[in-house]
Amino acid sequence: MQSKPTTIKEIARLLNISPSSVSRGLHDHPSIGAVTREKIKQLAKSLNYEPNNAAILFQKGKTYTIGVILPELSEHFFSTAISAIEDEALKKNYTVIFAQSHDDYDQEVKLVDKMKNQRVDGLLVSISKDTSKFDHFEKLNSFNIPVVFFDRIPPFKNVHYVACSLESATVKAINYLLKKGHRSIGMINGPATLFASEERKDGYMQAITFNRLKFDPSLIVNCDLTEKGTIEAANQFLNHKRKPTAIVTFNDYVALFLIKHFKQLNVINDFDVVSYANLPIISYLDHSPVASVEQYPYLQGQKAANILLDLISSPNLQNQAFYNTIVESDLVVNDEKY
Amino acid sequence: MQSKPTTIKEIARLLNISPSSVSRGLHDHPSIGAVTREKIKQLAKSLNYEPNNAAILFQKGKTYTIGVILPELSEHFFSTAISAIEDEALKKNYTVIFAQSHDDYDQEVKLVDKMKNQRVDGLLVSISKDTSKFDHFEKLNSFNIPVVFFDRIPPFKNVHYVACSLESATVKAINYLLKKGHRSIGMINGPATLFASEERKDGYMQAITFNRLKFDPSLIVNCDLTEKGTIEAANQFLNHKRKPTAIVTFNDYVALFLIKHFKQLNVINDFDVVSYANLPIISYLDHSPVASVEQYPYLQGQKAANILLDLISSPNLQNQAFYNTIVESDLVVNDEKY
DNA sequence: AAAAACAACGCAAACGTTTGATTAATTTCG
DNA sequence: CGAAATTAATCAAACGTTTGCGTTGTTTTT
Repeated sequence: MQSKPTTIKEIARLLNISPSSVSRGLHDHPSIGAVTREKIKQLAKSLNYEPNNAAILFQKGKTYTIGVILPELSEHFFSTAISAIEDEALKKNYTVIFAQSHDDYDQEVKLVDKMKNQRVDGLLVSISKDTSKFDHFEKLNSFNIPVVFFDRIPPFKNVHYVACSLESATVKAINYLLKKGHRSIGMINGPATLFASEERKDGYMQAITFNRLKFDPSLIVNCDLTEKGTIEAANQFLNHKRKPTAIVTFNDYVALFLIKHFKQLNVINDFDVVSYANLPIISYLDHSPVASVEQYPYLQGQKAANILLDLISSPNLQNQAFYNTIVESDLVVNDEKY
Repeated sequence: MQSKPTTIKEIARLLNISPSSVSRGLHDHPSIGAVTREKIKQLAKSLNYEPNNAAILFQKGKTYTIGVILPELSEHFFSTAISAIEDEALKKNYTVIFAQSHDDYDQEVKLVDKMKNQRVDGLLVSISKDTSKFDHFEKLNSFNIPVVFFDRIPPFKNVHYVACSLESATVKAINYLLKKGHRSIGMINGPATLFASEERKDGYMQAITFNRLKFDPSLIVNCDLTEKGTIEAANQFLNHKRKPTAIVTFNDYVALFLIKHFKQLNVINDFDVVSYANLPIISYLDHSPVASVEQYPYLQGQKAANILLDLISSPNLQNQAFYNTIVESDLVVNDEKY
C-alpha cells in the first residue's frame, strides 16, 4: 500500500543492467537483445511498473496536454464543443485540461497565464464577453504555444480560428422568411458592442438589400438578453407601425422569453420565430421556432482540436499562415437542413 | 520568439550566484538577504521568468491535478457538476483534467489507467452505465491516489462517495402527489438492472405503504428510456384498470416523450407529471411537469471536489473511514422547494 | 588473417527545481 | 576578546527518464 511505485532504476538494479537498457527494452529499441527485452518486460509487469509521466514530460519538454479556456462549461454549446475536443485529443493520446473564464476578462488573463505555466502544448480559447484586449495571448508566442480560437474569436485575421459565419446563416434565415411570404421581419439582437450582434445585423441587411427591399433600421432592436430586456424589445414590435410577422432572436433564451411573453398576450400565433440554436430541446415547445440556425458545436470543437494538434506536431507551420476556418452553419427547419 | 524560456539556472548565472539561492529568493526563504532577494526578483521579472511546472511537479512528486472521469460531458448534469469541480479546484490552485467514458466499461478502464499514469493527485468518478466490476479502481490504491465517486456510484459503502438519495426524493414526490389527491400513481421507471431504478421503486413503495395504501406492482413499468419505449409504457397506463391520474417519469427525457405523446392523444390534461430534473428548460413547456426532483449537480460536484481535496491534503485519512455523503434532493414545485 | 560491420549493452549527462547539509562571514554576548 | 549565535549564501544530491556516444565482444566480409 504505502510502497513507492516501481521505477526503471529499480528494475535495472534487480536485473543487474543499466537503467538505459531498461528504458530501451521497454520501448523495443533495436539495440536491446530479445532475451533481455523479455526479461525486462516480464519483471516490469510483475512489479506493476508504470512509467512516471511527470518525469517523462519534464524530460521531453512536452506535456502532451492541451488547454481549453472557455466562458462557461455548463452552457450546452461549450460542453458539447469540449466533448468533441476531448474525443479528438484522446485519439492522438493527448490530455485535456480546462478552465472557465466565467466571462470575466481578468480571470481569462490569469488562466492564460496558468496554462502557460502548466506548459500546455497548445491552447484552445473561446474568449470571454468582455475581452477587448488581446495581449495576454501574445506571451504564449514566446513560449511557442500555439493558440486556436473557436466560436468566440478575436476581431482580426492573423490568428488561427474556427468559427461560424453567423452572417451567412442570418442571410439564409431571412431569405427563408421572405420566401415564406413575410415582408416585415423584426430582429431582437444582442448588445451592439458584440461582434456577434454585428454579424447578425450585417446578414439581415445583406439579405434585405439583395432582395431589393427597403431596410428599416427600427426593425432591429438591441437587447441585453435578459427576460426583461426581451419583453421590452418585443413590445416595441407590437406597437410598430409596420408590425413584423416574423422575428429573429439572438439566441434560444431570447426566443424562450419572447414566446412565453407572446403566449401570455395571446399573440403568439401572429408570429414566426427564428432563433440561433443553443438549447437542444427547444423544438419540444408548443410554439417553438419555425427554424433555427445550427452552429455545430461538436464540429467546431473537432476542427479546432485537429488544427491545434496539427500546429503542435509541425511547429514550423505556426506563424507562416493562419488557419481561418469557417464552419458553415445551417438553417434547420423541421430537422432538415435548408 | 524561438528563444528558450528563462530558467533559474540562467538567472543564477547572470547574477553570479547559485541556482539554489535563486530558488530560495523567489520563495522568500529567510536565508536569502533582502538585497539579493530583490535583485533576483527584478531580474526574474525583466527576463519574464516563469517557473517550469513540469520540473516542479516532477521534483515534488505531486501534480496538483485532479482527474475527472464521467460518462458524457455534454449532458447537462455532468457539465454543471464538472463546472463546480473546476471552480473548487481553482480555489485551491489545482488543475482539472477530464475524460469521458461514453458509458463504455472498457473505455473507463483505460481512462483510469491513463489518469494513474498522469499521476493525478486524486480522481473523481461517475461510473459508466455498464460498469459492474470495480477492480480497475483498486490499482489506484497502491499509488495512493484517492477516489471519490459522485452521482453514479458503486453499490457498496467502503468507498468515498457523494450522491443523491433518489429514494427519499421519490418518497417526497409520491407524498406530494398523494396530498394533491391522486390515488393511482404510475411510474415509468428505467431498466430494472439499474441501481437508480431500484431506488425509485423503493421510494415509491415506501411512500405507498407508509400511507397505508395498497401497492399495485403493475403501476410501475420498466422502460428502456427511448421514445418508443416511453410510448409503450404510457399506453399501458391508458389501458390500465386503475388508470393513474399522475405519472412519475425516470427523467426529463422520458417526461418529454410522454408529454408529447399525451398531447397528440389529447389526454395530457388528465395527468400530472413529476420528473427528475436534468433539462433546465423543461419548465418552459406548455404542459410541463408539475414538480421535479432537483439533484443539485453543482452542489454534488462541489462537495465531491472538496472531499477529494481533503483526502489529498491529509493522506493518512484515506483508508480510515469513508465519506458517504448524501445530498438531499428536493422536490421543486413552481421554483419552490417542497 | 586483418579489417570492417554489427549486436548488445553501459556511461554519463541532461531536463529545471528543490532541499538538507555545509561553509563562510558577520554579529552578539558574557 | 574569544566563543557562540546569527546571517547569507553555496554544495551536491535527488526526482525518473531519455539519448548521444562509447565500449565491448562477436560475426561477417575481402
